[in-house]
Amino acid sequence: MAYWLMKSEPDVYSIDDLKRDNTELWDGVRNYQARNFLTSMAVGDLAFFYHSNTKPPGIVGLMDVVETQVVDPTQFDSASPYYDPKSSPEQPRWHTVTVGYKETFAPGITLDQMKAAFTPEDLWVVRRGNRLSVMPVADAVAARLLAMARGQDKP
DNA sequence: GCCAACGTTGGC
DNA sequence: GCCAACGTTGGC
Repeated sequence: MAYWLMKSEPDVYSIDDLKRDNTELWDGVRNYQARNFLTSMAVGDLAFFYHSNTKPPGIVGLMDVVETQVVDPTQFDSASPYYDPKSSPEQPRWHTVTVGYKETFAPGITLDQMKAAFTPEDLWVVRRGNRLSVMPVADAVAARLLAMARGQDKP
């Protein structure tokens, strides 16, 4: 079982939206490195939900991978911002996963806290200029993140 | 196949 | 709103 970190802008899709929907197709990833991480996910993997482009940015919850190798339907939709004219249903370029809601961290783990606790080598999201929206998280790092979240859970 | 221009991401 | 980082595109 592997751990991941997946970014979303809360104005577009937030942890509260996922809690409401219970499961969600993670569509719109159009970066090959991120896609390759998506296609290497397995059912049962856990992923930290990261809110980007918000104040403060950070990890806000946990989800699990419930379905893998899903063809992202937005690549065929010419009305979608994620439309890819070079893709076809016969040869789709973009596969993704369906995620399920697990829990919300209240409060979350802010980017500042992560910068204080981890090196850029340990946790890619603290790398300067990092733009990757899906990335792996090592088991030991995931365990520390979960401990940080659990510790903050208590009033 | 190089690389400048351009567009996007995302923290601040 | 600014701008650094960096991936992609397209001319050559």
